[in-house]
Amino acid sequence: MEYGKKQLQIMADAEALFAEKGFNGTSVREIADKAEINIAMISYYFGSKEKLLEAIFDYRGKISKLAIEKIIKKTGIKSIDKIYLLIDNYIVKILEQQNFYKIMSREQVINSAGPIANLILKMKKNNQEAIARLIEEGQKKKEFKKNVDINLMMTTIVGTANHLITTKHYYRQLSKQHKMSDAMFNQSIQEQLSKHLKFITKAILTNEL
Amino acid sequence: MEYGKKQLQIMADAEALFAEKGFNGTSVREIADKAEINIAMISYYFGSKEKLLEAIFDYRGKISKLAIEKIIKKTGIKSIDKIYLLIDNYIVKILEQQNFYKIMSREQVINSAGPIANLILKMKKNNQEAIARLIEEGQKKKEFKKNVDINLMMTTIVGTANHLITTKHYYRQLSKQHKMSDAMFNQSIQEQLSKHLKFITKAILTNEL
DNA sequence: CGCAAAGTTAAACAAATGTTTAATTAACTT
DNA sequence: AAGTTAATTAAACATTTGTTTAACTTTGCG
Repeated sequence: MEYGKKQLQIMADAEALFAEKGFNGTSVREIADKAEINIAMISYYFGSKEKLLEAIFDYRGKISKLAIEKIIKKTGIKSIDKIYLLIDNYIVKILEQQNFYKIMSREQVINSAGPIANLILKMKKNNQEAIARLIEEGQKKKEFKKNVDINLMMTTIVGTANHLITTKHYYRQLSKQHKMSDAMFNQSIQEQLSKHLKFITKAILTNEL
Repeated sequence: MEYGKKQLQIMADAEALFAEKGFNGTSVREIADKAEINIAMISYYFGSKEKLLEAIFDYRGKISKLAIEKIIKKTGIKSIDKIYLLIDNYIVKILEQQNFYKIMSREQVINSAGPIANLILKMKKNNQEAIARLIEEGQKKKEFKKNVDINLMMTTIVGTANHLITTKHYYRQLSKQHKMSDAMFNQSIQEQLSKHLKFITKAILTNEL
């Protein structure tokens, strides 16, 4: 599916509202107000509120797949450095698209069936399989140790990053960084989180610190 | 506040529904149906749907505080082993109260202000301060290294555990454990997660693996 | 221009929402 | 047992919900 300028604007405004107040906590009238359109336009373009959410997932899902493949295919680079690139790629993505990741981390709790759950599962499967291949590659080169629980490792990477951005307001208060500007805080998070996740990942994959 | 038998039943049923369908996705009529009471009883006992959620948070919040204090105060035990006890305590708690933790991990994304956000922040602050003291104790005994980012460490512990239980259905499919019974799967998660988080925590706190 | 398709609008729709009312029943107290 | 408080009920309340309708304006094209 392709989206026109107006559709993308609606999707962006809806995304912001869904992130802030939840899918069920946001009414189509609020979306229409924010996007400065008539309520009927949402049904006209997307069919329904639910399908608008699906369109957002569809749109965001497509983007991420390419970046991962690109990194995996790189040659002349150590496996651990590929992992590092994937981590940094993920952190940048999650910081740039905080609203979408907030929605996803909320909706994946609720939707254990339905079209959105299927989209999420597909995304996860893709990522997982790519990383599994990468780790096997590292194991063959004896860079990584033999028994690695890929699922738990990814749960930690994704869980840490997700939890950080979904609870940013708590984190800021607890780490006494609430005087910082939002942009500076994001920058600071990016560096710290990158270092942190690379440290953990290295410990899990190799036997070094 | 104290809760009678009937109130507790309503809270338990509401908790299950909120976890499954979200706060805004659950109507008071559904709660009344599940708890086999009249709709008016919810307003009668709790004042409103919102205050029912607050009651759930209030009730669950009280329980957790005591257990932590108890572990912290233990003597004749290494600091790292106290951390291990706290981790196991947390894992057991999160597995026993999956519904509540699902609600919390969803609501803390939305509510950046409001009474529930304050309750969550208070819980987090308590835990954080207790663990900060524990880590300083370990640093004095030279068990732990000097520069430890407590915030990020806790983000990883909480984020990993949260992400695991909120996305259990995906995890089961991806790790090919969907043939297991639910009880067995929980048991299996508990052991794996405990080992995993202890490994990470040790790496962060000490310089050993 | 003329006309068909796409875009946009205000209004109306039924259904669902959280909360309250007023009446009735149950439980407890003296 | 009488009287008082607490518990429970069905019905009604006003809003809000997502979606649709039918009329209109704008746009693009031959």
